[in-house]
Amino acid sequence: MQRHFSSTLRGLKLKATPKRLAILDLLAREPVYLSPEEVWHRLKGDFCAIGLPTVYRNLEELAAGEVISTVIHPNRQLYYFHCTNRSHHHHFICIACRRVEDVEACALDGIEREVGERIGGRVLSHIVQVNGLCRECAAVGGAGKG
Amino acid sequence: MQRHFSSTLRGLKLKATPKRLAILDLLAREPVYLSPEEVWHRLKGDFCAIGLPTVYRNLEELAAGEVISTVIHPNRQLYYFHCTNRSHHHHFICIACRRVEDVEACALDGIEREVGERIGGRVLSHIVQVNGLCRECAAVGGAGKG
DNA sequence: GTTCCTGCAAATAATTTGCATACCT
DNA sequence: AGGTATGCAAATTATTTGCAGGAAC
Repeated sequence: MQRHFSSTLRGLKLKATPKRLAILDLLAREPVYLSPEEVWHRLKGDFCAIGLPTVYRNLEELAAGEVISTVIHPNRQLYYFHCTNRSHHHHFICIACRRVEDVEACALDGIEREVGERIGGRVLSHIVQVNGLCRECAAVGGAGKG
Repeated sequence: MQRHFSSTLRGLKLKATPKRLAILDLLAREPVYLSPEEVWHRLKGDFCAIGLPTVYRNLEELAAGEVISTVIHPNRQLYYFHCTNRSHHHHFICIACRRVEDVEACALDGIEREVGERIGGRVLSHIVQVNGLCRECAAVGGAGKG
């Protein structure tokens, strides 16, 4: 596991530090998504100490490298989790137990049906947001910050 | 316009105060999504003064009443805009010019094609997140806070 | 007349940053 | 050795809250 993570980190040019591996390991073992502060709390108990800024920095880097995934919760807090599915897919998140389930279907029309049939849960809401550049901006070629 | 908004507000049991109507009017006239602080700045110039908390409160209420829509920007700030399309659809947001375009198609597979053909822009990323209750939690019937 | 709305100022809460030290490779 | 990573403390920034006075219905 650690070896596997180490090679993944090497690919991202990130050093395999104990803290970083601990964060990855925690997320890989947790079946639910966690907030930065929660990750921090768990690790503080595990071994020595880890700073909250370190947790923030690492989570952001790992998410940027697509080693871990993010959840934009309706409460607007950002959560992180580890997902092993490397193929294109989407996620169903439970706002009660925080578990994440892969939604293989890409057709939104089918999402509610799939959730009902395969996952057995209930859809309360979904976010579908396509980010990009409109015709004019794509033509100019920029991606100026919002 | 004002009359139209007034009836809408009545339906939501919200009083048609000048500030509230001004916020609605601003969003209806603006072709782009705005942050709470931006709404505040614009209105401060328009007439007398308006408090930032008032803007936050009103935007939240209006969004809850589905009179206005929200954008979850990649920068994690929340933006608001007015959308007249009452049928089920999704949004394409431009992170450069902030314009919002309706995406009628629900099939995600078709979104990139549609954006290319109809809107002419470029998709940089999209968020697809289904929120709800998993099988177990739906069974219990709760929706405990995350 | 009541109930809801607003402003102000202050409180929260979540992130982020600077910088000296310690650690991977 | 050399470049990162980390911790701490403090700074930022967005957002929320309490409460008294004012306005809409």
